[in-house]
Amino acid sequence: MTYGTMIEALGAPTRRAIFEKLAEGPSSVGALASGMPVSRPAVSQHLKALKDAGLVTEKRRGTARIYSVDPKSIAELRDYFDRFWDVALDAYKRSLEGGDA
Amino acid sequence: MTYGTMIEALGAPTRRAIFEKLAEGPSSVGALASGMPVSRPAVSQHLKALKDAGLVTEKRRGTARIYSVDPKSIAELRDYFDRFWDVALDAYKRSLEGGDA
DNA sequence: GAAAAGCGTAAGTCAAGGCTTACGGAATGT
DNA sequence: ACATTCCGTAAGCCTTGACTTACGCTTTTC
Repeated sequence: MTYGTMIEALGAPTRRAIFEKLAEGPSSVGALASGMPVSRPAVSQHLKALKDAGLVTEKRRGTARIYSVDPKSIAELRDYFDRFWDVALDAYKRSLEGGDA
Repeated sequence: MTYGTMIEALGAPTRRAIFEKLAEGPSSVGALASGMPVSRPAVSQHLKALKDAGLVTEKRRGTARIYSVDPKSIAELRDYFDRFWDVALDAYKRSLEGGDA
């Protein structure tokens, strides 16, 4: 059920933007913030949320903190929508065949 | 870029719950609401949001309105995370190979 | 050890939005 | 024509949360 937390985390546009930037490669907080219309603390708070949701990981290098997306989390989301696709498509077919009136 | 609207719509837990119920088969508003801890108007408002996001479709039968998930929308979300998976995994590999220090 | 770099956190503000109750409107039944 | 069913919308409340500024901590550098 952890995909729920992930989707909620990605529901906020700014946070999803940060996540998509991170997908292109690991980055420090300052580097991320410099390319965004919000302050660095805001980015820091979003990164905490993404980390709590299991979407990103953090490692330290000097005084900097390098964030990276966790590939496993993306796989989990992908699998979720894969299963969803199966269920919905099955229900869709049944509804066309007149499973209900 | 329409997947953004979809993810934002699914970011709200109650709305995602409605969407997941609908995935099991088409349903009327009242039937959906009777199985949920929120009022019928609340469900109605969420359905409007889901419809605006292109996640569900509506058809009328008598006085009732039957909502169904749109399979195409799920495919779009699935494809989004598929692409995401490719990009992120590639970046992940590069980061391991020492593309940066 | 003092300064600088790079962040996280606390506190406070403010708009967004999720929920409720009340109401009105279209479609069916009698 | 009237009542009923089933639903969308309006208005309002109130919490959530995204954002800012201010501050303090840790790590490196000189």
